[in-house]
Amino acid sequence: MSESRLILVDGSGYIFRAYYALPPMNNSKGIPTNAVYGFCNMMLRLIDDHPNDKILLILDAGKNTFRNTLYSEYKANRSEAPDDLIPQFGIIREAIDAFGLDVIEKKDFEADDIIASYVKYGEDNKIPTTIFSSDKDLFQLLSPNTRIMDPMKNTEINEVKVMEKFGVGPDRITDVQALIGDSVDNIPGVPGIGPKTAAKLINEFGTFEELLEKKEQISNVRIKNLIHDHEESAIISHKLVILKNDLELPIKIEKLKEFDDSPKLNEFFKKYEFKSLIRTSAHETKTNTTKKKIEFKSLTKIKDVIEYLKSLHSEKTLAIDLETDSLNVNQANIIGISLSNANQALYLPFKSPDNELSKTDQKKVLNELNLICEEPSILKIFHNAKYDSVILKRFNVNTVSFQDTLLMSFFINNGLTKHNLEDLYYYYFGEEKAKFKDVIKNESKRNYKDFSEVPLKSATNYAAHDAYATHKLYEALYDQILESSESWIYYDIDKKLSLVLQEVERNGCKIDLKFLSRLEKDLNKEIEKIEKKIFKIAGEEFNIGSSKQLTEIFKKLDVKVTKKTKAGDFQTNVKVLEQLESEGVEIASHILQWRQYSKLVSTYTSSLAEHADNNDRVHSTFNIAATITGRLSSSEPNLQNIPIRTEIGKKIRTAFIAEKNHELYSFDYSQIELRVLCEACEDPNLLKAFQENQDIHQSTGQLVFNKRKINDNDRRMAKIINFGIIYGISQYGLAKQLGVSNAEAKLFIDNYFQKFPNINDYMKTTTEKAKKLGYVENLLGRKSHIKDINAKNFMLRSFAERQAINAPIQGTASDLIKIAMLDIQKYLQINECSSKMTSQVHDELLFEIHKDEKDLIPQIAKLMETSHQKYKVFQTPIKVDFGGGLNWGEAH
DNA sequence: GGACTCACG
DNA sequence: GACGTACGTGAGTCCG
Repeated sequence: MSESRLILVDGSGYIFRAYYALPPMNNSKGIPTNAVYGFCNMMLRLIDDHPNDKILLILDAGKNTFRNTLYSEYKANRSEAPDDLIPQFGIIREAIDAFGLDVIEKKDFEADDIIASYVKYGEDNKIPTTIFSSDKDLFQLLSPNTRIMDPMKNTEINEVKVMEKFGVGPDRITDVQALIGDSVDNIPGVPGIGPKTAAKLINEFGTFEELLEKKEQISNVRIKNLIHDHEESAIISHKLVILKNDLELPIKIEKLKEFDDSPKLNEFFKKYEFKSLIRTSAHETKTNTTKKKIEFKSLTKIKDVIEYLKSLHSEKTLAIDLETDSLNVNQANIIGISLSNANQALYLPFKSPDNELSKTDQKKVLNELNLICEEPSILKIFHNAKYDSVILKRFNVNTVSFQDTLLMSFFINNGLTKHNLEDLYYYYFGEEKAKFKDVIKNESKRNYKDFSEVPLKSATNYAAHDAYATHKLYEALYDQILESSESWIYYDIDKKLSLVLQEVERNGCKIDLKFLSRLEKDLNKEIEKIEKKIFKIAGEEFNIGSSKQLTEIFKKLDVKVTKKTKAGDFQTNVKVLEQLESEGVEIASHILQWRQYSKLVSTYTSSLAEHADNNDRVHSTFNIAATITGRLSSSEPNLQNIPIRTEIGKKIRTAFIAEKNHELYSFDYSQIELRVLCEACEDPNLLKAFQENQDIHQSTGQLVFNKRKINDNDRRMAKIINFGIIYGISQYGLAKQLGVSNAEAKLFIDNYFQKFPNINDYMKTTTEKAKKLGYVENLLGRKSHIKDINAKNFMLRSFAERQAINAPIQGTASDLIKIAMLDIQKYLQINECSSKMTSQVHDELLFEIHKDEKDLIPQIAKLMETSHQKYKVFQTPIKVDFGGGLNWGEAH
């Protein structure tokens, strides 16, 4: 090893990163411990990696520092530490003591200032130093003597990375920061100057001071004025970002304690129940064995590949991950295959800069892989089987017996994390994994054409790591699924639904391309006409799509708008423009129309055509693990937001047509969410209305307004209130929606709850349960974790409360349609129908029904109304309406 | 990449 | 006592 270094650890940074990286953990006494555990884990790794170095921990001492005297707003928008982190700070101090390490915190100064002072001492006395932190404010300390390591990524921050990030070297970072400012720390900087401009200025003028001196020479007038106007603010910002490096060192470096692996540490681990951290002998930890650096290998010779694949037949579980050249499953070519069992992950490249398998050899590999995939005793693990296994199927590799970590996580962690491989891996193991978009970049930051151009070494490290991560995640998730009594939701709903959606996506929807292009032409003509009118009123040409430029035009025309956006521009959304329209502002109505037409063209007519395949069909992706309520989402193209509310928009729907000899049929649940709410709270009034098949908004109106005969306006109000109830009503929200005063809205709500007392109870018990458990469950047992439900911040908490009320309702409705889809697809398959399921829009299913299979129609409706009963018997009747025609517009 | 706007249930 | 939003999505555009 090289000479001994001084290691400065940004302790507060470690603590926060540990806290956010790990799921909540409590010991048997109910004390939260996730941050402590993560912190200890990171410290153990640091100690084992640096046996000959001196380690010093530095913590922040408190919120207020000398910088607040300079600028009272400094870090003023920082929120308090989360409730379950606060008690962990004390335990972490206890941990540091058990580690036998020194720790420094100094009142009035930030940890960064103390670190800077030690760095200075190291520079002056030629003591090589390494900082462990990912805080960019420390990058200014980088020098030949002082290295910086990012502890999570385990990568070094070097000059190149600093140049990339700031556009200047380490010694000029504070100069650009003074101009850019920092919204997180509330450092003002110069508004209007971003990283690019700041770096350009500093590179041109040399330093911050010189820039201010020679500010008259700035060529760009806008920027010159900005600097003029905000010089004070820039100077203060400059002072705020420069770290103080002349503090007296509380502990002399020679006197720093050294880690000695005392029994005290194991006692601490026992006390807080970190069994896995207990050290059996010096410099050896259990975590080290699981976190050992894995070297990923690739096999490029066909003989080796086949031999390896043959060796896998005794495996119980095998993670499989494909590298391809497209996200589109119907077009993607395989570029390589990664496989991982519990111990080893390998990448088998079909094509890389170093090798290419012939078509015959590729076929041999796929044949061999098929033997594994068809073997029921080997459980195949995919992260999103709907992608990999569908592509494999195109290459005659058929999968029997599989698990899907994407869907497992969606079941276990819904609301706690995103479920993509990178985020999930970080969530479970606290380690970052390279992202595809980074690997696909070459040195000059250009993208490679596709993954086959990525150098084999980095391709292997990325690809094999994916399979490895998938297997590791499977091990962790499987244990969690085993413990759950509701795991059928994963096995019997989402996992099976992924197979149904494979078919739905493959079917796709037929599009009338000629009709669309005609519509687009007409719309573009209209847009041009409207543009002329707008420019005439404005007296100049401008970009109508820019709300910023529109604000300027409004100012020029003296159009008054009170509502402002965060950025300080006028709000120009539909509501505002409609208000202006009603006040007789002519330009407002033209802009509304322009927006509507442009939206139709850009989002619908042209985009749909671009997504169509050779048979004029669009194949959307239906994402299962996308929403916290359990609903599906649809993307590329999104088929769940095709216009219907306006006449012109509706025309888009007529472009969705049926294949020859078929008709398009739409089936939709009637008032599904209110029916679910009725079932959830067993409200007698609501139940009666549904059992008698009444118009639900009308009967609500009768009860709430206490009249036997209600008019259209009463019904409209009742409908709005009903929706409000589902969304977790508040008097403020309802008042805004109805256009009445808060007091009136409150009266409506009080009256509503008086007439439907069970609904009120439901809301109370649901939010209470959410506060206690951190999650809510829908009627079938699917969980949605609600973050912020116990937040101190009123706004965050209220938002979470509304989520808690809405999620079980929306989520139950979503599970009903999912269950129906499973049964319907099964029915279509068993009866070898040529009719096809083609889309789902939350409470609506679309089918292309063959003219000889019309008897399917009542059957589909019946399955939608009743399939859920095998899991949960509903008192509330579920009703489905349907209709058909030559296109989606007619079907509705 | 975030802010804004707007399409749907 | 004020705070200031209806719930859930995806996509296009502008702009720094």
